[in-house]
Amino acid sequence: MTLFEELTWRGLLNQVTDPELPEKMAAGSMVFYCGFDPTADSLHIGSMLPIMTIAHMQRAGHRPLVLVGGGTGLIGDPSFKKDERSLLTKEKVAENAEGIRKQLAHFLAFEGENAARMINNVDWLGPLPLLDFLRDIGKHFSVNAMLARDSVRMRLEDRDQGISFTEFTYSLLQAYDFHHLCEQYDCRLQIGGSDQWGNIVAGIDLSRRLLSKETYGLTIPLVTKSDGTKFGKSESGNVWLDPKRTSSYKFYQFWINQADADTPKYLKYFTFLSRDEIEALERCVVEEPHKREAQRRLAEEVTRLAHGEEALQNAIKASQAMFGGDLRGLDETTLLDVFSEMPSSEVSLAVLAGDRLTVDVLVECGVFESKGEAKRLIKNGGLYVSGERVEAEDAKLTKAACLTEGIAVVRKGKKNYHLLRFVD
RNA sequence: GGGUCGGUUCCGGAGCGGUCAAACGGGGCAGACUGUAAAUCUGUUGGCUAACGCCUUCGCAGGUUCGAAUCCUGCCCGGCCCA
Repeated sequence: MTLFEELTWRGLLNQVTDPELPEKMAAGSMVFYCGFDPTADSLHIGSMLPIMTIAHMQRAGHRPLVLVGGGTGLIGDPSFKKDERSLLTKEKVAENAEGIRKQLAHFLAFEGENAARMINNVDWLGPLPLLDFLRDIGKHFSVNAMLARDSVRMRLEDRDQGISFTEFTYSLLQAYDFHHLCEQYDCRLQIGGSDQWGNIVAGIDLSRRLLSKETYGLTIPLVTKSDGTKFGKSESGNVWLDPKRTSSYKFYQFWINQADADTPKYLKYFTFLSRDEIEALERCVVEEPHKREAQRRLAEEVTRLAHGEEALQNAIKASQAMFGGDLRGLDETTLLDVFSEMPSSEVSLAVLAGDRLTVDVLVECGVFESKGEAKRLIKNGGLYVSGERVEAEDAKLTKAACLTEGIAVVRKGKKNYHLLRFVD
């Protein structure tokens, strides 16, 4: 399978600026680039699609330049955004760029024949003199054309928000990046999300004008969900790649919970499994959906890729303990291990004397916001302490609540756990 | 600057002197059913209380009234129209 057959089959192609790109890329190794915004010190799973695309290209023999937008990050990309971006400090952007650099190393080869290379556009945008920029670069852009773009029109039409000159300039900076990389590294291709089309095309135009070089662009589709809700959010918010922000357990759970209708698509997007393997898993979804083999495999592959084998094994172990079976069978070491990623609180041993309401104690240690909330959950039958459903709103907390000497596990609803450790 | 309409609980959006913690829809949470899925159905969705009830909420500040989200005054913010 050629690179483009592969990308097409996986659904990673949205738009290409030139139908001849596949031929050009088949002819030999090409340098290409993709940018990431340093808006946080971690990427979230939305960025995984570009990352996977880069990886496929690298495997096909092309050389990735991974650009961290340390310079453009100071400005903020207005494309299809509703609000004016709030500006980050230079220090924050530098810090975030470093975090992202580390994460990408999980997915891409930074050594070897077509090693990926990290670059930061603050290195060339930073020293750029304003007057030179306006004369040499700005002259090539038509404001009329820029105003016509869909990606900025939204902001122009919204009188509430409007768009500042700063953000309006963003597109020129990204175009300048492409031109710069083309000049410095002979970079011929830029890839990005479908929202980047306008910025990419601007860079292609600029490279042609200033360098008379032919360059290309390729965009990747937006990840959609079958029920129409936004991809990449879980109950607890964004799903990040950094295990410090989204634990391996939660990460694994996010993937294993995907709907049947979406899972085959995600296997293609987010794993390197072969076509045969994915098609076999696709059949599993149809023929024996209750086994959830495809979801399981998806969760395994992606967790291993993003967090590593050890983290994956822990996530699996924790998941089995929580959804598989009997918490009572576990010893204290295993319990603490399995629940290491769950929120936990320390409580005085004295509360187990039997004269305190379960509800009160749980509010005190932050499991619930208010007593009303806790009671509501009990009424609905959704509160469990160490595997036992709490039946009465006025239930008291006793030693029986403990799984082992000093540990109790509180479960809110189906999937939310909280560990209580009793200490003197 | 003038006119006019509006700012309500997470969001949208009713209410227009007491019966309003505030209709309805969405979202959230939970339960049932399942497969840790989807769809569906049910419950719940300001705080405290075992409960009667009490407290805080309807842009902000005052006022009228036994009583205001609802009326009046001023201020702030937004839509539309005119200059």
